[in-house]
Amino acid sequence: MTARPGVTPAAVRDAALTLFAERGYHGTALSEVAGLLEIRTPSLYNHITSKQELLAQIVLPLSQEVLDDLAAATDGVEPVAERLRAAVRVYAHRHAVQRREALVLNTDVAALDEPWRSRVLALRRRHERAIRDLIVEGVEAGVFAVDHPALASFGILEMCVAIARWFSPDGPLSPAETADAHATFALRMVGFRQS
Amino acid sequence: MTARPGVTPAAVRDAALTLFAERGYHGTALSEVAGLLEIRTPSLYNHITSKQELLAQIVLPLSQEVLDDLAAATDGVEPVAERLRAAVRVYAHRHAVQRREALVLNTDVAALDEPWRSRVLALRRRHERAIRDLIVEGVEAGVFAVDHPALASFGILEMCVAIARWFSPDGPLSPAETADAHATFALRMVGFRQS
DNA sequence: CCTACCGATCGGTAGG
DNA sequence: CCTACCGATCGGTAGG
Repeated sequence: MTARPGVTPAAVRDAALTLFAERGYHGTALSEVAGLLEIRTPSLYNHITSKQELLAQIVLPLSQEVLDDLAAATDGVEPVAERLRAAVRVYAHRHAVQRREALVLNTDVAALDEPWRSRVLALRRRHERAIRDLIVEGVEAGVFAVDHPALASFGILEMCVAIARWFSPDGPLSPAETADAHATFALRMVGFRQS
Repeated sequence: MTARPGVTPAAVRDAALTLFAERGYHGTALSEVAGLLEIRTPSLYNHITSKQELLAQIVLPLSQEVLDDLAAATDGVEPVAERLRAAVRVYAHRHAVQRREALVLNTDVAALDEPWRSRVLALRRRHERAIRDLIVEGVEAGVFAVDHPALASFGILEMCVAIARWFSPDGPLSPAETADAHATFALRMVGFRQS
């Protein structure tokens, strides 16, 4: 009893997010999560069912949102170069804005138990595949020139993921400017030439 | 006594490298490292002094080698575009060839105690700075065109780091081909135009 | 190289 | 929300 008003499942996830992003899942003790919320460890279990499910609840919705983002940003956009630009922009932007989430998603998938891990990896593969298909489409249309579309999609996605590692809201660039710069990098990487 | 001939400090580091790369430092128990070598946990201490020092001995030499690689590959190379190409090629190549090492270096720096962590981060910053300086030099020489050299260097380096995550020696591309492809990506990203 | 064992800490439960 | 407590496991030491 005597539940604290500020302590909710969402608040627990937020505290865990901060610590997982800093030290990793295995490097974070639930006692530290509790400490951040100024409660005792067992009280966490009023809001979560296990440490694993806490990680899953952070990482799974996010994986789905990345795919939703992609569809929303690219649906109906033409030509294919603008579709790739939009796809990279929205992905890069998310990594500048949700840095903790992105770090946990990319560092701690390995710590996630089955069947969650397989779900996350499947969603990620679908995203990568969608980007690769855009590149292949551009090559076939004659507007891109890439020897290895898979390498290009890996490279593009990973440089976006990296944004979460170095971006600072106090830095000189806004998330939107950072996203635009990465979209430009992506179009250059795939050899885009105005037709 | 009764030391096993195959079990040496280097063999312990190699076993730890495999497990750290798969599950991370905090996700790996020394009992698992011992298990891989088919010895008991306390026997490890004939070859190591602590788990932390084991991580440090993996990660510190590697950080230094990355800088040595860079110097060896770029010294005296002209013009600046070829110097950047050589720098990216050697960095990418290492991430295809030493995947475990690269994964541990990039995932588990956070798990490294001071003063080692600061040493590793300082070496990494020097490497990034050297790449960035190459980009700036190319821009000033009029052969590159980039709005944000720092973003370009981050993007280039991180897409190389990512190679360690997806490269397979059984895949269609050799380390050298992969390295060449990434060098091409890098030159495209910085807007290289033949003069 | 081993067995035996240490204190500390982990995630989680009981019970209120 | 708490205190009290659980078994398991951690990194590491003693001593041979």
